[in-house]
Amino acid sequence: MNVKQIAKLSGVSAPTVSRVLNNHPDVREATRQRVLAVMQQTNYQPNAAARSLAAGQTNVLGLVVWREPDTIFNEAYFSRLLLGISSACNARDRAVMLWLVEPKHEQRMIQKITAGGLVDGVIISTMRLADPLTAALQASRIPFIQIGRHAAGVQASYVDVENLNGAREAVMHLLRLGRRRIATITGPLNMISSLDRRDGYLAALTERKAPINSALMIEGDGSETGGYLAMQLLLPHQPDAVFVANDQMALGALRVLTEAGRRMPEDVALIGFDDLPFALQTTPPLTTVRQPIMQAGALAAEMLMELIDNPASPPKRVVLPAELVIRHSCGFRLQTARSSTR
Amino acid sequence: MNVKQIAKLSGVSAPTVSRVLNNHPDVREATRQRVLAVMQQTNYQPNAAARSLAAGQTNVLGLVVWREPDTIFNEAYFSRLLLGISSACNARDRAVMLWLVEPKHEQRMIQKITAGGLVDGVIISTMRLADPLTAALQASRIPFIQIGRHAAGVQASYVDVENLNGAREAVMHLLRLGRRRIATITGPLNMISSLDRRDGYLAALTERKAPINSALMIEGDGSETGGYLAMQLLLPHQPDAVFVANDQMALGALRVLTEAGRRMPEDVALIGFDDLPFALQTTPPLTTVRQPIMQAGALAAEMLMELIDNPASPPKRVVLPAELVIRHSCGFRLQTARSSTR
DNA sequence: CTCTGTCATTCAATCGATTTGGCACCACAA
DNA sequence: TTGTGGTGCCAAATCGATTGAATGACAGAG
Repeated sequence: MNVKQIAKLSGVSAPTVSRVLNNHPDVREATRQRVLAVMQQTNYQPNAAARSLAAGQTNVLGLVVWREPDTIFNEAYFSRLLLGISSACNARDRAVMLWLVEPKHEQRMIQKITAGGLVDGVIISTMRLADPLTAALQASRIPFIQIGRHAAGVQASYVDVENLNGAREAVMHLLRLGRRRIATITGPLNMISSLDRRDGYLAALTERKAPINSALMIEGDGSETGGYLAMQLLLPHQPDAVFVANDQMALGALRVLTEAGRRMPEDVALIGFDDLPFALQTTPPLTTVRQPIMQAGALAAEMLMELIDNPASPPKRVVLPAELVIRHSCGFRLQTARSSTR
Repeated sequence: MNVKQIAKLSGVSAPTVSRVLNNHPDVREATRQRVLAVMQQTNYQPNAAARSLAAGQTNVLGLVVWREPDTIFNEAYFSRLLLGISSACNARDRAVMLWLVEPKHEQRMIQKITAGGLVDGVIISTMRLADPLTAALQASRIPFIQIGRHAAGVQASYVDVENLNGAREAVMHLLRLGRRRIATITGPLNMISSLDRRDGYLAALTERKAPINSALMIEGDGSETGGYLAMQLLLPHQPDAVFVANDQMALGALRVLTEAGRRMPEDVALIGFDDLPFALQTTPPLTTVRQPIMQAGALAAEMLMELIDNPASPPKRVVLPAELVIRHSCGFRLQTARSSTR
């Protein structure tokens, strides 16, 4: 079933059918209704490939996510990002093409993605500092939006969350509670978000004129095991609080502290980052910084669609606020337990 | 840059370029090298839309996931399924198109998905008993594979995990440990997997000639809150063990038991299903049934590609084994804690 | 009755690849 | 030299839609 047959059945020509499909104004109402009726009856759906070819638009958005080989793929983050993107696309009748890029296929995939005819634009969620795909996309003419800010000077749009400020708030909170030896377990420092969170930690200390002790700063790999290992290294230095750059690692750190018989929050206060679902279930419940990932995804998709419709528009940078969610692990006694549940 | 230009630059015709692209044998080696060289130099990538149109193949697989409005979207399950599918597709150079179907867009999306030219085939992960998409796909000529078995009698391929047997094993384990009043919190009973797990529970009791008490069976909605509510209803009936149909709900049940001051596993033994990451982190660590979701995803993708290459092949049904992972919540003392970590 | 302008519709070209049928060429045997 | 078979390549048609230019119908003005 194709336009020609629909045209014949409804007594018009193929281009008229096409006009009906695309809501062009130059079709008499009666004709439009007639054609629509035939399409209903025959259950006609236009061929997507032919449409893409002729119109030069696929109505598909790409999502590229870096999938590290060794570090654990961050499921919770990824799912929510995807939910946000998907909602926005569903609402505007776009499809989503997904690439989880494995290093061994990197080059081939970059070629595919930047080649024409597959997608109209791309959202990339790769937080590496120097990303070959970002470079490739800039070289090509494909519109793209990045999740997470990129190095300064790059002329491209992104959606980010306030990593620095979120971390700063968390550490400020610990300082206000009277903690003095505040340690941090950072994320992998080749990721911009890790750097930002570390800088937030430093900013809070500096702001309150607290001493900065490099022995209290350890780089983790982002995984639970990484947090476990890092916390073991920190333990001898007797921190009375730890700001961990993500919840996954906080879980590992928490295990070390429990096994070492440290009481939380009395002996050591703990704060994570991300507010993953399990943060509510740990013992004690984990204080953490919540980032609006789903919202970021939806926003990125909308920005991308706008950029596709209007490729000449200048780069936009949006930074969404992060929110400190106070639970018991930081040593702050809440009036009611309810206030920290979701 | 298109085939014609490449053809001109390398002194051949467009069809020859096409042959080189598609590894047809009827091209002299020297010619092939010459064309390949030109493609390298010009950094040529064939247009995907044109290719799809001409060849009638998109090299894209669709993944359709039902996204319920109220129940919580199962992130861990979904992510792993996707990782499996993605790996298999990357390996064979296919792209993945993703639809997270919201009820309000259901009809429109079904039309899009079954329309031609977008994907070569579809994997659907919807465990509802009667699914409109399954029906629509069967009516259309699009090859598809279902994740999770469908009602008997339907002529279609699927990949499933041993829900019944996994549940049966879990309950058998509880019986062997001497538990007598074993309750269950089932998943939503409009999902086949929930029915299978419930039947596994019943099978174990029947097999051991243990009494079946309908007061000890409660239907949950699959979410943590659902588990919490269900466990509250069960508590007055004094179960000495609970088999919960998924880890999410087990988490809720665990919270009720903790709040009620029940000791685990001494007073009540608990077993979940899925082996989500957090199962290792609960207090006590959760005994659960692990399902090979990632493997199921990869397998489904491979089966789908095979089905696309050979549409006439008969339906295949594959059921992957589930594995009981014993931790402390079921009351079984392990020799070493290590053996239950991953 | 002719001319002009508007609006709806059709014609023909186009998008960029694949596919089919056939031609030219070569090697080899008769 | 002629016939035969196979290889390597090309011209033209095809896939199913969109797009801009051209055409037709029709109404109102002169």
